[in-house]
Amino acid sequence: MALTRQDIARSGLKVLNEVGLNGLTLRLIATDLGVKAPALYWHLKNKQELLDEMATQMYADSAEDRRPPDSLGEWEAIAHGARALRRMMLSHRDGGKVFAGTYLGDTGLVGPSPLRRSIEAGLDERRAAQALFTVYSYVVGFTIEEQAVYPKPGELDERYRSEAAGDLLADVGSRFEDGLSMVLSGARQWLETR
Amino acid sequence: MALTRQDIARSGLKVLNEVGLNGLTLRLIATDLGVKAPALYWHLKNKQELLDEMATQMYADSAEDRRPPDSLGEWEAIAHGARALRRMMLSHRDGGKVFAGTYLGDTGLVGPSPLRRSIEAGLDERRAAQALFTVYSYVVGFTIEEQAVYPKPGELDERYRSEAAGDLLADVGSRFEDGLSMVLSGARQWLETR
DNA sequence: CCCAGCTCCTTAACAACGTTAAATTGACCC
DNA sequence: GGGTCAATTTAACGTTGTTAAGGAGCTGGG
Repeated sequence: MALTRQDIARSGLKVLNEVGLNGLTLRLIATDLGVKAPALYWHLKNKQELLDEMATQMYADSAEDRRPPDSLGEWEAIAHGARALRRMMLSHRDGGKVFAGTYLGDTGLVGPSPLRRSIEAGLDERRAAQALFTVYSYVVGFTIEEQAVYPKPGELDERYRSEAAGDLLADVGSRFEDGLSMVLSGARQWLETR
Repeated sequence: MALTRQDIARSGLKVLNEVGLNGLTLRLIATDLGVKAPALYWHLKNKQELLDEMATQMYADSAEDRRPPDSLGEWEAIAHGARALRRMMLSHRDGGKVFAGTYLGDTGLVGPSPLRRSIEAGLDERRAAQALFTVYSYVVGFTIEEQAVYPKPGELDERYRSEAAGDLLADVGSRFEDGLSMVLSGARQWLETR
């Protein structure tokens, strides 16, 4: 059966987890797919397009995890989406760097569902999108920095080993949560005023 | 006169502005310095170390711009630092990607001066650092995304041209300011409670 | 004075990478 | 059964990061 862009993107994410972004080569992906490297150029224009496709794919793969239960309120749903976004990036080696700043193929920038809720709740669409993008920026920034310290899930980059284990490193999860609640409350307030 | 790591880093930033992160090669930098590529290996272990050095250098170069006037209050000083951080990244092509998640050589993660102010103001050091890191994460995340859309200052990536010029693109500066005020007010509140 | 040693750089080379051009396979259709 | 088209291979190119070996130029000690 012929290859699809999806196949390639999925294989790319698999290889990424094994060798990291710097080790990611078209030849490795091709081998993983049982094919020679130039075959990929039938489906992709160049490596950047592969990276975009990988980002799109990992975003699509996390759609289910990102969808908030209906039981959740508006802001709880946004928090849910933020946590899912971080999980998504963390679940792939260098996921943050791959995801940040790549062009997403099909879907919009932020998950549509919380945005739609906000609008249905009567908020100005533009301002709601702006608040969401702020949350999104925080999550992306935090997670990239987190992955610089923990390149693979559970492993600590050597260069940070000296750095007073209690400071930067202690309980990244709750540090994320603290920051998230700051951003969320700030955004909520900003939306409510005016 | 012999080369220094600083010379190399500075030349790296210069070349970066001309060719972008993907086009950045050791040979280009070496040529710019009037030297052959392997010479760089006397001063640097590998290319990653060059990138770290470049990040450190651009952070150091922005120190003056980052230092808040004494006249500013605590939170105004933090906002000042956030704006300077964004300016720093924007002033280099792909500055966000180069800066984010690289190991900073000499200086701490967040500028020490606002942190010191917070502590002198009687705040719990740990919590103050956490709030600052949240602001920092927002700025980094926002700017990386911004530079994906505007690869060079003032130029718009083609792929985003369709994207309803009023939405993502309109007045990035004030979008940054809006997000910043959300994050700052959220952080302030979080620090004040308890 | 000169040689030993160190610092800094060059020359030469390597394997690996992204990418292109051209030839090749295999499937479907008239 | 030959022709068309999609999908892949083979072969090759220039470039990249990096290493090994050697050479120039200074410095200090005998």
